[in-house]
Amino acid sequence: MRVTIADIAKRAGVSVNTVSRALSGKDGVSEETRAKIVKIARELNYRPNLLARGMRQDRADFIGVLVLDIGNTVFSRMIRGIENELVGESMTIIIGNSDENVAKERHYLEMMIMTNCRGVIISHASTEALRFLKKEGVPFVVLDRDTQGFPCDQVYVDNVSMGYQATKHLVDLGHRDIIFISKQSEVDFDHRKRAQGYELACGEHGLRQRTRVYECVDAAEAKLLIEAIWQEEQPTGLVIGQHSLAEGVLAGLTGLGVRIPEELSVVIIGEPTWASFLPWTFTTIERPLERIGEMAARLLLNRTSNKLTDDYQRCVLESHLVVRGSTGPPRN
Amino acid sequence: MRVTIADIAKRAGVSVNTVSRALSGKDGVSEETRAKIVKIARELNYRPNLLARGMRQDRADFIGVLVLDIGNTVFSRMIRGIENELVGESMTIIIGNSDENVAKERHYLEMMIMTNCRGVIISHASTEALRFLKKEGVPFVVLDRDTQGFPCDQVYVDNVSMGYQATKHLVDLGHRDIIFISKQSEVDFDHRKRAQGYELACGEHGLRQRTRVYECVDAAEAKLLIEAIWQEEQPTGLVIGQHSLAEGVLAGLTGLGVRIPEELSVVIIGEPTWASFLPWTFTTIERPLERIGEMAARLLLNRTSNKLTDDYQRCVLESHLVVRGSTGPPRN
DNA sequence: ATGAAAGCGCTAACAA
DNA sequence: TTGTTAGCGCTTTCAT
Repeated sequence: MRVTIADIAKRAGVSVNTVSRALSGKDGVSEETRAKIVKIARELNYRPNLLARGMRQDRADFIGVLVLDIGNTVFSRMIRGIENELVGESMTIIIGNSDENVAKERHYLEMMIMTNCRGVIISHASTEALRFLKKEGVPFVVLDRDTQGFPCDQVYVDNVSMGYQATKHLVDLGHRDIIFISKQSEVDFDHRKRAQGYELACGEHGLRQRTRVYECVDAAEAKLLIEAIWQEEQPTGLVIGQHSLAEGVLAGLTGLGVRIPEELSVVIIGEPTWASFLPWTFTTIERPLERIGEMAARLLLNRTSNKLTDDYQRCVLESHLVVRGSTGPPRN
Repeated sequence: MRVTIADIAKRAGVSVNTVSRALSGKDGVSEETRAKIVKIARELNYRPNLLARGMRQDRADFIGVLVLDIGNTVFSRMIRGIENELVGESMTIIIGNSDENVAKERHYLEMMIMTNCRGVIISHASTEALRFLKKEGVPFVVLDRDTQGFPCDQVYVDNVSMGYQATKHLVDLGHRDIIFISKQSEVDFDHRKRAQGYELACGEHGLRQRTRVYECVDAAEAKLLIEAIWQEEQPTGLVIGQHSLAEGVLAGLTGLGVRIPEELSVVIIGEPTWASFLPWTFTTIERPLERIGEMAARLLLNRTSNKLTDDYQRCVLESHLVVRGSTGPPRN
């Protein structure tokens, strides 16, 4: 059997109460008894039972983290940030993976509630999840997503700015004919915002009539799309709104024999790991992923400690332009 | 306050015991009372308190997962596999990130023990961690690592085979002058094994005197290394033992203007996400990462349910060769 | 400064 | 089949 405070109490000749107070750093214990107790605890290799403590206090030092796809670098880097912030607080992270599946998402939320966790950091698959958390009174922070009016704590990156920065970079290089390839999605407004940023930059530079946003659902469709587009028109600049689409677009461009950046400058919004070092490197707009995770953890800790109610915290981080080899002046 | 079985008992006019039995599917409850209780539980939106249950049963449905770097795709994909296997078992995953830091590793192990978790799946930073787990009597499975004689459950990929397959592929293409760039590490025997596989393949084909293994610690050093090597000699084939080194090696080769695969065929051992679709694609030897995670979870469940003691389970998975554009016949 | 005792929600042993 | 009761390990009143 594991060592309990009762064992320590017996050995020290004091009550369990005293042991509890001594070990949890409360006062009301003389320094000498505390020292004695701490010493014995160490000797016996005592480890507190987090379940017992959590039950008694009606809340455990657990934080739930629920993401759309744990296998995706974007999320795992954010989780890294969360972990980095929480490790010092002795919080235990409970992980959930929704796979963008509403039923799985709900399953994990139930689990997290059942463990009496302090709060949840979530990249939600459905707004229903957020409503549920609010209804259940679980503190939560939304990760990397502007909830579009749903009032809650949230950390995200300014998507309009991402689209804007990408486009502005091309404009500054002299491009006047720039298209945007966007991911189609009903639930996710982020892509729309990136496209808005693109339109904004175009508008500011008198390119309104040369503004085209194309939509597709995945990389495979993106490949067909760029092939079709190139048939019709040959812009000098291209902004890809989502790095997961990039692979299809690039495959298409390669097939067409389009040279980058000589014939076409390309900016990718997102963080493809391969962008940085390949012979053919890409200019990107990147999010500070670890930072997003850290901030989300911080906001959650704020909320759980301060018991705030309606004054939601919103943290908007900036993306940054990383210029590499896929952009240059327009052809001729 | 949350709904407890006492609330349900009162409402149903039965004892807490009956409620407990009814809800946990034990027999000794008539079907009609069970139905009534289940109905009430649902109405009241009852959720069992996992902490209370865990404490009473002296073990909770938690599984600890401790990896070297949660932000790394390799680990997050394995975690994805673990999650996939455990979600059906209603296990809760507690995540830990050691950053290859022994102190952090120990910290998380302590945490996991304190939550009475069922067992741990670990990619360890130190053998000390394994000794600790064994000493504490915590069931565990080592993830993606041959523990080199340390007796425990483990899932890993045959590293010798990885090196062998990579080299054999080049030999089959006609290469007779192949070098190997390896990652230097005292704790990790995997790299050494990959190099052994390389040597084995060379030996089998009479290339023993043309066998050279170069070592470096990271990508930056790898870049310098390949530059120095190319100064001295120009092999026709190159095996990169670790995909994280590839970025440096490729940067170096690009700088030197070496054409791939015309002048040099390259095989990368590992799973760089960018390998598959870029204009310049790479032949790789890949591990079934999700599968590794799934198997590890499965082994752990086996162990925790069967209470085996010394007959350790070892699961060796096969890597596979993915031929892409970076390999071809040797020059001239 | 310290101790006694209650109780968090649940399960399991024992009774009825 | 169902109820009573003890107790998991801890924290927290309330006494002393």
